[in-house]
Amino acid sequence: MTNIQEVARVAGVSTATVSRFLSGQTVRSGEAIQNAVRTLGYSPSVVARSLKSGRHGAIGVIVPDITNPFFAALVKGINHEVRASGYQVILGNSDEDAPQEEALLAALTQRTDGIIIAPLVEGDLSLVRLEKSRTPVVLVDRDITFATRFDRVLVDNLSGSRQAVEHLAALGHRAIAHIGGPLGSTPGRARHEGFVAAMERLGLPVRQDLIRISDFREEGGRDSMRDLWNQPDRPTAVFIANNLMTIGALNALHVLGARIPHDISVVGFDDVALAELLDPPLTVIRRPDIEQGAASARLLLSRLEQDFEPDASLSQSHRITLPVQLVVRGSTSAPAHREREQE
Amino acid sequence: MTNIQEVARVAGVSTATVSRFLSGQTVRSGEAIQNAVRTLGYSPSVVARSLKSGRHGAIGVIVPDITNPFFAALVKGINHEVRASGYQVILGNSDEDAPQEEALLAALTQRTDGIIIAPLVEGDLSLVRLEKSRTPVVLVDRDITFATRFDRVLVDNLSGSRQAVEHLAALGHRAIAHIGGPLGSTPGRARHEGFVAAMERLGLPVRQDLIRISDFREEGGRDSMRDLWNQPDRPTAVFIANNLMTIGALNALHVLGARIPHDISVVGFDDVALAELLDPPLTVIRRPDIEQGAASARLLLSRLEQDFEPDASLSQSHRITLPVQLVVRGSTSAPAHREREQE
DNA sequence: GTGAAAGCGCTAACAA
DNA sequence: TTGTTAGCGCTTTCAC
Repeated sequence: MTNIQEVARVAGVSTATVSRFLSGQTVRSGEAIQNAVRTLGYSPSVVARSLKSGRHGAIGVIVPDITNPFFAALVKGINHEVRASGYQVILGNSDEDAPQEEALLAALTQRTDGIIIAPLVEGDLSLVRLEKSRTPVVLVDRDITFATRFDRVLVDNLSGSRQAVEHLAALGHRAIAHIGGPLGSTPGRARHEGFVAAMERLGLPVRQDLIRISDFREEGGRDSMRDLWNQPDRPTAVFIANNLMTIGALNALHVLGARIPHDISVVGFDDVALAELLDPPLTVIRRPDIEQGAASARLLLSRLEQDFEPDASLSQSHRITLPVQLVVRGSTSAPAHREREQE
Repeated sequence: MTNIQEVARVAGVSTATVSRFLSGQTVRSGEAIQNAVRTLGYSPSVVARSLKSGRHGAIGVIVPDITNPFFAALVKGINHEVRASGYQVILGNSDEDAPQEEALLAALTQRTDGIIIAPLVEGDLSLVRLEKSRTPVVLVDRDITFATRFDRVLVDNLSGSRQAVEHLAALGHRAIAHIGGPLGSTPGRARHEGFVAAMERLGLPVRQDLIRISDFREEGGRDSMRDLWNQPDRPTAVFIANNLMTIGALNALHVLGARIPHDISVVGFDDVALAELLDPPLTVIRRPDIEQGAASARLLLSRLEQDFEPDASLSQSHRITLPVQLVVRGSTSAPAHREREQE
C-alpha cells in the first residue's frame, strides 16, 4: 500500500501539505498532489487516521440474530438513516450467545464511534464497563436494568400482550397459552408480564401448565407448541412472543394435524412477510421495525454530533417507546369446544 | 482510555515487557502486570495494533440485502464457521446499491484481513482494484467476470432453472413465464439463461412477452406478476428467480384473486421458512444457504493461514459449485385450460 | 501557504 | 529476561 510519504515525494511537497490538501484546505500544489494520488492509486489509511484522531467514521450495530426478519428490518432502517451522514455502518451478529456478544462489543467499540445494540439480557455484563466510558450507546428493542446514561428505543410490549389477550378473551377463550422468550431479555420478560397482567385483569386463570418459556428461535417454538398440544388439557388459544417461535409453532401444528383456528387460535408477536398468504392468514401484533432502527440511528447520530460540543455531558438520555398494534386475520376465532371450558 | 504506558508505569516495568506479557511470553513481573491491567481496566488498542502489525483480526462480509433470508442464512453459516478461529466477523449491507457497496468495500478492506462478498454485478468495478492488492477475497453466490485470483462459492443456477422448467413442462405447461433478477448479476443472468436454454431444449416457445426482468425485491416481483397477469395471453405457469420476488408475486396473485395452481402454477427459487404453510404450499428450487456461507468461510480462513507461509502466491484459486434441488409442493399442477394453449 | 517535528499506542529489533 | 528505541501512517501544532 502506498502511503502519504510517497505521494508527498512524487508531488514534491511535504506530507503535511498532502494531508492538508486531502482534508480540503487550499494548497498551492493541489494539482500535483491530485495527480500523484491518482497515479499511485493512493487512499489514506483509516487505521492511522483512527489512531491519530481517535475517531473511526463508523458506527457499530449489534443484533442477537440477523436471521430474524425483525432485526434485518431494524438494520435496514439504521442503514437508511445513516447513509447520508458519512458514517459507515458495521454490523455484528451475536447469535443469542453471550460470549460472542461480549467479543463483538469489545471489537466494535474499538473500531467505531458509537454503538447501537439490542442486548441479549437485561443484566448484560459486557455493557457495564461501557457505561463508564464515553462511547455513545443506544439500546434498541431490548433494555438493560442499569446504565441510565444510554439512550433507548423500545416498543410497548406490555400493550402488545394486552391487546393479544383481550382479543382472545373477547372471542371467548379462557384457556390461553403463552410461549415466551427468555425472561432475562426485555421482550421475553415484558411480553410475559403483559400476558399475565392482562389475564389477571380479565379474571382469566393463569395456568402454569399453559406457559412455556423458550428461546426466541424456531425450534424452540416448535418444541413448545408440540409440548402444549400434547397436554391432557389443551389450550384453545396461544399467544407467541416472537416471529421465529410463531413459525416454529405453526410448523408443529401443521405436522400435528391441528386445524387453525378451529382447534386452536394463534396470535404471534411481529408481523411476517407472508402472514396474509398463510393458511389461515396469521393474526399478529405488529410493530414498527424499520422505524425503530431509524429512530435509534437518529439518536446515535445526534449524540455523535454533540460530542464535538463542550457541554456534551449535560444532555439527558432519551427514551423512545413506539406503539404496537393488533392485526386481526384468520388465525383467531371463537373456541370450537366451549363446553370443555366449563369443566 | 488507559494505554500500555500507564500499565507499565503502575507495574514498574517497561512497555516492552507489558507487551511481551500480553502476547503470552513469560516475564518475571507477570503478576504485577496482571494486577495493573486489572486495576486500570486496560485492554490493548486494536487500532494501534493494526497499524503496527498490518493485521486486524477480523474478516469482512458484504451482502447485497440482509433482509433477504438467504443472505441472513449465509451470514449465519459464515459466523458459525469463523467462530472458533479467533477472527471477528464484520458485516456490511450494500442494499443492492453500487455506491454503498464501493464505500463498504473500501471501509472493510482497510479494517479486515479478508473479504467475503456477494458482488452486485458481474462487472463490479469496485472489485477491480482489489484484485491487484493481496487481500484475500472470496466471491459467494455471485461471480464476477474478471479476477481469476479470487476464490468462489456458487450454486448451480443453470441446473435450478432447468429443473424448474422441466417440472412445469412435464405437467403440460407451454406458456411458462419468467420473472428474473438483474441480468448484470450472476443469479439473475444464469437463471434467465438457464430458463431460456431449458425452454428451447424442450421445444417450448420462449415468449418475450412472458419474461420480466426485475430487481430481486419484493415490490419488483409484485409489479412484474401483476403485469404478467394483465397480459391478454396469460401464462399458465411462472418461474421466479428469487425468494423475495416470489413473495411479492404471491401477494400480487392473492390480491388479484388468482387461484394457485388452478389459474397459474408457481415455482420459486430459494426455499422460504413458511413454504409448507402457505396456501398452497410452495414448490421451490432449494439450495444450501448456511453451507454456502460455511464453505466460503473455510476458503477464506485457509487463505488467511496461507498468508503466513512463504509460497502463498503459488496456490490456485478455488471454485466450489453447490447443487440445487427441486422441492415439489402444492403450487404446481397441470394447467387447467389446456385448450387455450392450442390457439 | 508550507515544512519540520512530535506523537497517537503499540510491537519488534537490538543491546544490555 | 529486560529496557531502549525506532517506526507503522497519519494529523497538527509551531515556526517560517
